[in-house]
Amino acid sequence: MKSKILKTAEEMIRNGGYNAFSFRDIAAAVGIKSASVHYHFATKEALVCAVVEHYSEDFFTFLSKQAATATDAHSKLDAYCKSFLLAYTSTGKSCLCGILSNEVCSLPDSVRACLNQFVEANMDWLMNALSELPNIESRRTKARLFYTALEGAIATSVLTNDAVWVESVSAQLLKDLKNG
Amino acid sequence: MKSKILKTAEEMIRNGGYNAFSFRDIAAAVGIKSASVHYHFATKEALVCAVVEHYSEDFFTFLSKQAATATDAHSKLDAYCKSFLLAYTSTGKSCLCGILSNEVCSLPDSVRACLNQFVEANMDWLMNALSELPNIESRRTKARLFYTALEGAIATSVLTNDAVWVESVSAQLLKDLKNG
DNA sequence: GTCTATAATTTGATAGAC
DNA sequence: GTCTATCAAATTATAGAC
Repeated sequence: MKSKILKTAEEMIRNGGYNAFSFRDIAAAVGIKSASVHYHFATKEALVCAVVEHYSEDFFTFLSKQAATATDAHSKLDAYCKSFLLAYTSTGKSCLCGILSNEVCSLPDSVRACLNQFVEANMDWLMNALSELPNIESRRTKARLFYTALEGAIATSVLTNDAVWVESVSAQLLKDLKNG
Repeated sequence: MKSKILKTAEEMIRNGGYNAFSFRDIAAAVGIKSASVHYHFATKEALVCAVVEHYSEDFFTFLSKQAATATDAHSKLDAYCKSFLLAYTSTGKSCLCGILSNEVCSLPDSVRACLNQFVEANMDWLMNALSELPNIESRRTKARLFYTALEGAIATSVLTNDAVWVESVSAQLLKDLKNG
């Protein structure tokens, strides 16, 4: 039941953010009462932190599989782009952490901390994928571009209901990687 | 008073999105009662549409000034990047339309339409700035990358409380423009 | 244009039975 | 673990006086 709640909460947050769902919504969706949801997660803050952590784990597990056979930077980053594309196409929804990042000024500090960890984990993964580049500052800058562009692209794909944003941005990022 | 309400609503939405403010919040901030806010804007939906339209006008007015003396693509796009940077540094907040785009699945259709117009207006501006590039598909793809990357960057700058995301992404985008 | 008053609903959270 | 029942507060919105 706990994981069923997490899954449902993730879906609902990805539909409209922190304030777009209630404990009663979750309860109805999983077939229990809201008081029972509170048994599993004492507060909304705690629930959302757990959702972010769970989402992050899933994301990097999937990413590892996608990049399992990749040996060079280009194919690793191609796998990174494909992870964002599939995150969109499989649900029609945006990135959980992208959505919550945009609301951060009105979120509890604990959620902010979880989101920062997701960003750092993305940067670590990207920096590692780019390790064949000699200059560390150039690596960092390219990593930042990949992360922010794909976050922006998945949000715009949801808005316009068109995968072309993620697809097109991915293609351009990989092309610029070769040239630069 | 109407414009005072618009300004306050913009500020509050940029702090946490559609569901992170109430008519009472607005009323208290501008010094009237919530019923009086309803006199100016019948519904929350109408208020938010007006805020998006007002924000869009301001954004492009500012952008025009920034790019007034720019003659080539590179300097025009430099002005575009600087507009995002200033949108962040002057407020510490993200882009209004980036925030709302992320919540779009739970927003009224009329707001979605306003947001789509903002994206289209950005694409039009960028396509025009890139008009010296021969290939139209390549122009479109580059335009998409600039818009999405800066939207993602400003959100991440807010999350981490660090302008480096917008600055660094801007620099890389302009660098890749020269190379590709 | 702004007010008071209020309707109708929803929210996060708790107490206590089973 | 799940339930019923409930609380205190907040929400969008409206009616009608001034």
